[in-house]
Amino acid sequence: MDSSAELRRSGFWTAVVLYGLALAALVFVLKYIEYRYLLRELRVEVYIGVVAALFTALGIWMGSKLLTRKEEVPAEVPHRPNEEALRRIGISGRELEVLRLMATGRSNQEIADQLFISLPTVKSHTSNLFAKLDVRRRTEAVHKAKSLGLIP
Amino acid sequence: MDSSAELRRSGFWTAVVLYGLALAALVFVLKYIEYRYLLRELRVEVYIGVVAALFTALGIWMGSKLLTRKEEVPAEVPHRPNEEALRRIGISGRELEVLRLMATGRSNQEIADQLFISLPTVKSHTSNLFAKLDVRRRTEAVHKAKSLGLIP
DNA sequence: CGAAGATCCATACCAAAGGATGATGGCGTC
DNA sequence: GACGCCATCATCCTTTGGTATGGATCTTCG
Repeated sequence: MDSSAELRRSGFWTAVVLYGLALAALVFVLKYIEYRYLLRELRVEVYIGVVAALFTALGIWMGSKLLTRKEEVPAEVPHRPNEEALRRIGISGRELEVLRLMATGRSNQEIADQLFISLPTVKSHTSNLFAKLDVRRRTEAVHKAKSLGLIP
Repeated sequence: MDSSAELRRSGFWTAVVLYGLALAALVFVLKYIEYRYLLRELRVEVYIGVVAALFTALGIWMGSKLLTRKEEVPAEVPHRPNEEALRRIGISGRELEVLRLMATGRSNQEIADQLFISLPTVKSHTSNLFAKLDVRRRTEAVHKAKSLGLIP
């Protein structure tokens, strides 16, 4: 789909091919320098230094390309509601719906309208929610629910 | 304190020294091979290949060491409150304090106690806050403030 | 079937939040 | 000094939130 996904699949062999080309190009360049300046040969230390510097940079670049991709993937997950905590606390499906709407700043009346239930019912759900979360205010409930990973 | 903090401070020069030593060692080894096997000199392609492979690996290792450290540091930052949005909306310092406590689920009375001011003063701040954020409830204010990056 | 839990609704009461308005004092700027 | 902004506090009033209590289905599970 996007370029990052494609890089993750074909990135390795692309890197290998680029490496081969880079190596060939480097050999060509150095040989050309020898010929051009009529040098019998460059000192071996020069070769090592140049190649080491170039391929260290290339290694760092390639390493960052290949390693950081893998760590970014799990960050794209929309949200995993932390089922474990959800069941441990005993929050029901309807209560979670109310909790989510509460977290976006909806009033009890708005929640009632949106879920097609009455205001007393919403109050009932919120009260049960507060008891289960061991809080006394909706702002506190939202804060705690977020810290527990119950809601995004 | 820990080894990662120390690496962040002295890691660079340590790496430079190790690099120099590695380079010297490599030169020595290659020269020794030339002498030992009575070779006039090894082909330049061999030099390049060996050095490239070694220093690519070294580059990847060093890159991962140095780069991942740097990316973890900004994650430790407490929070950068998005000064731009803060000034654009015109939220004052005291209002931001109230907003932060509000986001953790504190009641107006608790905020008043914590900031050593009266309840009416807190209400005044919250009212001004709601007007500036264009909301009508504290839960809505917290939600909007979070989405704007005003609070963590 | 009977118990348990989820969902739904209602009434009544008290606490908290929110809106409106006004007032005081400090601080920096034009 | 007049003006604007911030911070502080107050009073009155309305709305919303939260607790308590109780009742009605419906499903699930032993």
